[in-house]
This record gives sequence, C-alpha cells and structure tokens, in this order.
Amino acid sequence: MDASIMTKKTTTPNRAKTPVRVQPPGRKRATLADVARIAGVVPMTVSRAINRSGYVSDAVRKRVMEAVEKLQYRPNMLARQLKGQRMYAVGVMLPDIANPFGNELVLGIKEVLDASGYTAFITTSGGSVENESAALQSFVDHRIDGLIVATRGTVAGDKALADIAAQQVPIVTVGREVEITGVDCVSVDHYRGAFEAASHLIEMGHKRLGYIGVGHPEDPAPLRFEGYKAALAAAGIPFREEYAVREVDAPAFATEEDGYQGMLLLANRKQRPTAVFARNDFAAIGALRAMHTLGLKVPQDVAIVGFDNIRMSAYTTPPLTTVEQPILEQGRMAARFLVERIEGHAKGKTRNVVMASKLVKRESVMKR
Amino acid sequence: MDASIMTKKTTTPNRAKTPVRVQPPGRKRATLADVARIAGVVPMTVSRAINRSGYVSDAVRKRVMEAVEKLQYRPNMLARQLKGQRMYAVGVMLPDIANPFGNELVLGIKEVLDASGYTAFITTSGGSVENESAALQSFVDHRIDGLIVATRGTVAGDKALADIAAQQVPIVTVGREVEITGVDCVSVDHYRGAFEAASHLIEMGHKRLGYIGVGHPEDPAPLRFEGYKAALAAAGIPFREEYAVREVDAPAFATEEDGYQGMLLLANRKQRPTAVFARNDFAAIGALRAMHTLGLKVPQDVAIVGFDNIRMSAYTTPPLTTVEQPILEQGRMAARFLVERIEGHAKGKTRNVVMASKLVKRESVMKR
DNA sequence: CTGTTAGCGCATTCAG
DNA sequence: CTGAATGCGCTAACAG
Repeated sequence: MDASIMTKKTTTPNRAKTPVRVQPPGRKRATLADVARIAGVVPMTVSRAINRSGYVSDAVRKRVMEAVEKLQYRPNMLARQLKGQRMYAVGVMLPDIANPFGNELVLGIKEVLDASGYTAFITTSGGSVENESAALQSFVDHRIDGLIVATRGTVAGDKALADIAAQQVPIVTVGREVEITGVDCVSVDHYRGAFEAASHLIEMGHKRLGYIGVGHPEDPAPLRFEGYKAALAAAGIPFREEYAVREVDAPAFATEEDGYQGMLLLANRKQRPTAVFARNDFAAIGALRAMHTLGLKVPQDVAIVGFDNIRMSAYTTPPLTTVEQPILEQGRMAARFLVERIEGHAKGKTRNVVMASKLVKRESVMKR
Repeated sequence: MDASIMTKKTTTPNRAKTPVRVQPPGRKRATLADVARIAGVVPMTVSRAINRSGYVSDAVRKRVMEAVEKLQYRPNMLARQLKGQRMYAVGVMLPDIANPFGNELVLGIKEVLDASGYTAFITTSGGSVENESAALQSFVDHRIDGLIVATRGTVAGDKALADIAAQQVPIVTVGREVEITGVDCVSVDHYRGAFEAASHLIEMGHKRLGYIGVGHPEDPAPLRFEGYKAALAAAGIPFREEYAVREVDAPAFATEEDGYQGMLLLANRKQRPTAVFARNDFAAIGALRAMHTLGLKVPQDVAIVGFDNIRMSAYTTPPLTTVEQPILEQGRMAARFLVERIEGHAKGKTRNVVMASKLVKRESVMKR
C-alpha cells in the first residue's frame, strides 16, 4: 500500500438515514417452499402462480403473492437453469470500457434485452486474445443464454467463438463478420464509409491524402483502409505507401497517441499530405494535437477527417468532420437477433446485416 | 428497419479456416457423471480430483483428468452454487461504459479478481436510479458472490444498497461513501484534490476563479466544489455565486456540453474570471471549445484546469492541467476488500480508505 | 483413498 | 385446478 494513502477507520455510526432492514439480517433467502408454507399450498402451486404457467385459482394466486411479498421472495435463477430453463442473462463482450462506441452499443442492446426480460452482463477482452477466450469461456461456464461479441476479430478469437458456437450457445457478433454457421453478424459498411470520407476530401480539392491507422497485417479485413484506397483509385490518384502509417501499438482500437505519432510522421514527408483520414476519432484527435504542436493549422494546412463520430468530436478544435455509424441501431438489432436465437424463433438461416454510415461535416475540412 | 440498411444474406460457405469441431455439435455438455463413467469411478471422486479436496490417488486423478480432457468437461457453476458454494463471480456496477475512469477501474479490479479465481460481470446504471436498483437486483438474483459499486450516490440508490447488504451480499463501493455496516468504501480525496487545483490557480496569480459543474443540490457531498471554495477561503478570496455554474443536464458525470455552456456563461460575466476549474476533464474540454468559439486564448485569456486526467487530456489544445486520481489502485483495493469479505477474512470492521490525488501540470494554466 | 447417500431450489410429468 | 414424485449437476458428510 502506498504511503500517500490515508486510511480512515470509521466506526460506522448507523445514522438515522440508514434504512430499516426489511428482513432480519443473516436470514437465508426465502425459497419456493417457504412461500408455499406461508400460503398453505405446495411449492409447485407457487411456481405455477409466479410463472403464470398452468391454472391457479385467483384466490390461491392472491395468497401466494402476499406470501411472496411478505418473504421478499425472489426466484433462484440458478436452480431454474439447472432444470433446463433459461438464465435470462446474456453476455456482452466489449474490447474495453473506455470507448464511447461500447456505451452506445450497450444502450441499444439493453433497450431490447430489458423488454424481453433478459439481463446483460458485460465483460472486456482486455486486449489479449487469451483474456478474451477466457472471459468468453467464463460466460459459458456461468451458463448465460447467449453471447454478443463486439471485439475485433482475430484468427485465434474466431476459433474460440466457433468452439462456443459448437456448444450450442447462440452468438451474434457486432462489427465482426465471422463465417460460422448459426452465428449472426451485424456491422456497418466501413468500406463504404471510408470510401465516402476519402471521396469527400478529394472533392474538396485534395490530392495528397494521408491515412493513419493501417492496422496489423494479420487483422481480418482492414475495411476502412481498403475504402480509402478505393476512393483514391476511383479518382485516378495513385496510392502512395509513404502516406499510410500504422498505429504505434495495437490495442483494441487506434488511440490519440497513434494519431499524434502518425501525424508527426506524415507532416515530415517531403511532400506533406494536404489531408489526412484517421481510422477513428481518437487518432484524429491525436493528429489535431500534432498539428498544433507543429504550428500548423487545421483545416488550412491539413484537413483531417475521423471515423465514428464519438461525442467528443464535436468539441475538438476545430470540430471534427467524421463518419457516423448507427451504433444504437446495431446494438438493438444484435440483441433482437440474439433473443430470437435463444427463443428458437430464428429458423437456422445465418444472418448478416450491414448498415450504412453517414458523413458528418464539421470544420476540420475546407476547400483547397 | 431503416431503408438505409442493406441486408445481405449469406449462405455461409463453411470455409477451410473454420475450425474442426472438437465435440459433435448438439451434444449436451458433459457432467461429472459422464466423466466418472469414462474414468471408471463415481462422480464424487471426480469432484474430489478436480477440486483437489480430499485424497485421490495419482493413478485415479490421472484417469479422471484424461476423461475431463476427452469430454471437454467444465464444471457447472450453477449446480455448485446451488449446493451453497460460490459462483466465483462478482458484479461491477458502473455509471456507463463511455467514461475512461471505468475502464481503468475495471482493469484494476480484474487484475485482483483474476488472481483470486473470480470473474467480473459488469453492468451500467443507465443514469437512472430505478435502472440501477433493478440491475443490482438482477446481480443478486443471479447469485453473484459480491458487488463493487462505482456509481454516484443518491438517497434511493443508497437505500437499495442497504437492502442488498442486509441480504448478506458483500459490497464494496468506489468513490461513494455510504454509511452501511459491513460495506467497505474506497475513494480518493476529491476535496483535497480540488483544493490543490484551485490553490495552484491562485498561486499562479489568479483571483477570479470560475467553477463549472456544481452538481445537483440533493447530491451527496459535492466534495470537489467544497475544495474549490475552501481554497478561495484559505487565500482570503470571497466566493462569488456568479462564478459557479452547474451542469445543463445531470447524467452520471459532467459532459463536454456542460463545460461548453458553462464557459459561455462565465465568459459573459461583467468581470470575466481569469481562471476556471472544471469538475472533470470532459467539462474542461467543452470549456476549451467554448474559448475557441469566443476567440479567446487558453491559457492567456483564461486558465483552465480539469479533474481526472483522462487519457485525452494530454491531447487537447492546449494540453490540460488536471488532477489525477489513482484509479487503478482504487480498483485493485476494492477487489481485494471484496474478496476478503466473500471469503470471510474481513473480521467485520467496516473499512473506509481515502487515497490522495495528484496535480498534473500541463499547458492550460500560465502565470498571470 | 474411494464409494454411498442425501439434498440444494426449482419445474416437468403424471395423478388426482 | 392442485398435489406428489422425480431429477437437473454438484458436493458435504458419512461410511467403508
């Protein structure tokens, strides 16, 4: 323990505001049998009353509900699942907790899940494939009903997913197209989004376009990078290797530092690019910082466009032109697909939905 | 479904890269009994071999382990918990998934939890107290072994926590001091951190200090605001009501928009503050944006300091002077406390640890 | 060192 | 409409 840490032991003088205990502390939680005893019926009847399965007379149901209330009874999901039922819980795998993308995605997921009576338990991959596989396995060990996976694909990771899918666990991926039968995928057209962003730059008169965040060679489908190259090709501009820089380090996504270092590199080319497309807004923000350090102006000296439209993009100096993806909608759809699979409504066909993105024009790009 | 969404149905041509199924798909997961049959022993023996409880001969253990391997056996945590054992899972309640604070906190928590064999399941409060209570209850319903709560306190929320604590569920809070017996708290000294940040501004020659993000009146302990006022008092500078603005909206934390609007307000006072203390970095970044919009310079016209030292603070224009809190360490300690409580090593005394924060000086403040 | 018995809390199945 | 029996997968407690 650090010397700078002060430990203050409190005697915890139960203040008046501390709520009254409804239940005597230390009591074990009430079970169906307890409720049944109070209500004067057998456990099975209580089960029926609570789950609205089978017939129960109104009089009995009323007595049962009163007992439930009195005992603060809550069904034991575990015992339930043990009998082959659902847990009413799904696992959500995110790359990390820092990315605004994850937040909105979870909002969409929860919206649908809540309505269907499911709970979302979230975990993070921590950047490493081993961690990710372990966390996925932990979800399965805890018998969640299904999985939504929103981490970037890797060969080893895809294998782990396939193994889990083989165990009959419903899976839906977001932003990651895997080729596993029964695994639905929801994503946006990164290729097209990048294509449009780069084309916008070209329309604005730019001919020397830099790209920050190429990604690792083994990474599956560097769609954004491909879209950028395609836009160049469509405009008859040759792709220049020296204008494409990759991230310094490769976490789940490109960071501000990647953008910062990348911009420094690009600014020092003999012929400086007049515009830069950053793989995501974090990198774009880092690039903004580099420009300022260099004493260069955005968008006058170099135009910058990002990708994702994170909340902060509207508050940078200057505000960032970027590509927005329908994150909320992806979350909703992923959850909808998953619930369908869990409840057996999806008749086997593997689904693959690709949504469109949208260019958001702000002030980091100007006509050349 | 939106018209802008393209649906592409794939036939999923099981590519070569799809891994071989280790287990015939559709098979139910192996149980202790299955393993026992293969190994030629009784289930109990398998249980002992796996959990290293009781004596098992090396020969038998080896046979068992082979069977486990062959069948890809994984213990059913639920059945285990049903027998009064642990789930080896703890719930973590975060305000949201977008705040970098949460990411680092989870990193610290996981580090300790992993080492102790526990899994962390995360959920978010979604900003509303009802949601938070429901999510907390869901954790309890799923029989997690303990809870780490890092949301901001509210009266209703504290009551929900007390109810859960009364059900004998171990709880540790982070950044939220609650007065419930048996609930440990870990936090940093926001008061002191704010005091030092404001004092720094004063030392740099500032006398008119603005504050952005006062917080709602019913919120428990607006410690940062109090620290700011104390620094003023210590320097003999009278507190001016018109220099303290609150957030437009009140989500889990102040946002860029709050900082933006707040700065606009402050800049229009008859006597503009020469320095502004924003409750957190998001608000500080919003303030930076407002300054730029106004055609004012930071730090020349107004100095700005934030709180939290989020990753992005080093990449703003100019880089932000801010207060750093030991988030990782808070996560580690919270997890340590929780595991101790779960495993019964905490001998009843309620702990309350307050850590120190640290001022990080960058370029958003200069001598006046 | 290994086997047997019993029961955790619930819902499916079959009898009333 | 309600009750009784049974077993999900696992482990504590007690034999051998």
